[in-house]
Amino acid sequence: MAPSARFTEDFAYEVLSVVGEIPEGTVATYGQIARLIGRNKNSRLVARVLSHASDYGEFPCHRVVNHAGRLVPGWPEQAFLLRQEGVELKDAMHVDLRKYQWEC
DNA sequence: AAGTTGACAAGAG
DNA sequence: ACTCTTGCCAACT
Repeated sequence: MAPSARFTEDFAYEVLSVVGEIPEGTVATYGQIARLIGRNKNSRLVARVLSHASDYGEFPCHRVVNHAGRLVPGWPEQAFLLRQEGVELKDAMHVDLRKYQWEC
């Protein structure tokens, strides 16, 4: 049980549920996830859930990037993980969304 | 209580 | 592609 339910367990559960559906070799954007769960204005909250995802369990949070395809600032390891799954990187900090963005 | 910060998005220049 | 501004919402100070 959460020490003090961050935003509402529902929101966190919805986000993590979607993240868990992202197939290997693909990535999703915060805005995309936010829309899938019906909260397209809450894209920032999606990011916050992922940053605390470890508190809820283990999820492929490395498959989530921002709208520009840029990887998480402050987490260089993410590029390595994506590369292992077959995601081609444009730079050390960007993925090729036009090829690897997850479609629902 | 109020202002700032942040793994963001979208529009404008 | 980049920076600046606006909107959004919870956590932090």
